[in-house]
Amino acid sequence: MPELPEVETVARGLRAALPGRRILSVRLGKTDFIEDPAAMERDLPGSKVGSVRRHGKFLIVELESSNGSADNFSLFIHLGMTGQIVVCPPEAPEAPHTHVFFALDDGREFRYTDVRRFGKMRILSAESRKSTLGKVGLDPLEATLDEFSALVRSRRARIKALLLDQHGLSGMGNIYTDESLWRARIHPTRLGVHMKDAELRRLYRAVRDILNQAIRMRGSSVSDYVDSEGRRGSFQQRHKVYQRKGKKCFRCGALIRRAIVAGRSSYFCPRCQTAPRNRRRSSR
DNA sequence: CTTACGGCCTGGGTGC
DNA sequence: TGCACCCAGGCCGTAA
Repeated sequence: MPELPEVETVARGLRAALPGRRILSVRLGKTDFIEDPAAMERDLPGSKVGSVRRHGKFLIVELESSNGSADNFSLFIHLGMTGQIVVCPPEAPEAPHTHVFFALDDGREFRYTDVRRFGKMRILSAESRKSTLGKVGLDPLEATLDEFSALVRSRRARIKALLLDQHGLSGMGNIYTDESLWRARIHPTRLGVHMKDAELRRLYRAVRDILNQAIRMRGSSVSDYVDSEGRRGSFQQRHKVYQRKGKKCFRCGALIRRAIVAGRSSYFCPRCQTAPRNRRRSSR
């Protein structure tokens, strides 16, 4: 499942392959995950790739249109759960569920594959790009401690839900949320408003450390994630809690538990990450 | 207003 | 060999 580190790894791969390339033609398979397929077919051919950026879990391919440079636009890509991008020779075998092909002017092909099609693709003009990015949360690697703290403490929701909410922080998914909370020794059901300064500092550090280390290891390949060069990540070897139910906590030896928090299966150590006091209200 | 929760989309993996 | 079920991220509707 691509989260921030996986998307960053893909972005780095694309930065080595796309900038300066011109898109010659576009071929689409299933299009139900594309906001406006006709716009893709109309606007992309002839355009030239400027830069490739990442914001949270979004990949942003900046494009210069073929007719004059005045109307630049971008291609927003969200990989969803199973989205994969490769840049390969056109004769490379076509992976099943590949639905987007761009022929590039260096003879290679950009391909988007997505088994579940939970991903999203949309063309955005320069203006709508700004308003769209305005709705996306802070990138956790760009947020300062003060911004992070303000965000967490501004809401009563559980810390797990806060970290997962893409409107607040953009880029954290289930794996890195659980790993960060374990490292910071904070229970997933703690309320944001109740977090102490020291805890917020620990969590902020933990989030950054985990994400940066995962990026260095090219992400986590828990199911079939591969980057744009087809390589698997290796951070899954460093997971301390994710999918380790019943195994020993690396810190204290207690058995890792799994519970549903914020609608997601959540892994934590019941000893290191102490649960908040029962905050069951009223029910008599 | 806020937060919680269930359902929906899809299809591979799992377990009976 | 079949097949019901689970699960994932984002989003939306509804309830409290």
